[in-house]
Amino acid sequence: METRTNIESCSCSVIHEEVISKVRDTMPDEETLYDLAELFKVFGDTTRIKILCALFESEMCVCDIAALLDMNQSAISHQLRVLKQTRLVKHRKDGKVVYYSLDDEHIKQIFDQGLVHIKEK
Amino acid sequence: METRTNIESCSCSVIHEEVISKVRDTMPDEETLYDLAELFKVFGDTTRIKILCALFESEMCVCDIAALLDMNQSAISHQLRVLKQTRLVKHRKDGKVVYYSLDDEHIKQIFDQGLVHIKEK
DNA sequence: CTGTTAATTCATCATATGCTTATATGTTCA
DNA sequence: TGAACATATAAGCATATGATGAATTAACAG
Repeated sequence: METRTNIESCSCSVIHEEVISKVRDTMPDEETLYDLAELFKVFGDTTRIKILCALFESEMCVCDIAALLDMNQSAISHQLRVLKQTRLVKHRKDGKVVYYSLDDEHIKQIFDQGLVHIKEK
Repeated sequence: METRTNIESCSCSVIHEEVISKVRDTMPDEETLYDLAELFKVFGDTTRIKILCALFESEMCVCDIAALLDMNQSAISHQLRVLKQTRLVKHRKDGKVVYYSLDDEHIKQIFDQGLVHIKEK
């Protein structure tokens, strides 16, 4: 017979107390979970993914990206701001031109892991 | 002097034609980009992340997860549906109880890569 | 069959998101 | 200075999303 859980609101439960403790111990704190969700949210939009794909190859100015993706400059600027806030891209200014580039080596790895998942299914 | 790009709408561009070609060649097709965005969108919510964290430890029934996360069962069921559609979780039915578990070995890797990113900054 | 429990589905609401247009800021150069 | 250009920002709109409560389906026990 299974040991009953301490989750009172659930009478069908068969999970053990040790599993409950383990989950509670390994679950990141609220702030980390929030940041993690924010990070993945950023990857959850095709426009931003396209921008990252472009920046995988080279740094680019805003209008280069806009032209390459065939989107207007405002929309790109808007999304670059999101990417900047999540520290996925960085920028340098040269006169009136702002060049954006990747700010993290893990980006491509996260991206590639995602690709592996969808390609397998 | 830099070779000028073929992106006409942009007069400040300094990126080379070969970069443009490379981006266009390596950029996944629209459908893949869409699926990829959908996948990451799923990770972009703390409730779903918590569910995945719970399932990292053990398979669980819906009410176990609900009790563990202190949320109502309808909300959990709703999110499990999303996770099921993206094939991140699978389920088996035993009588009236439905047990959910992870359906992909990459999930934890994607999750951990995300953690590395936010921990470093 | 009836009542109970587990899970799902539906309708609704509040909030968040992404894009557009218009405007503002900032830089260069004639 | 002021015109042209690059970028950023603001306001507004349509759509998407997540949670809730109520209703529904399904399995089982008496």
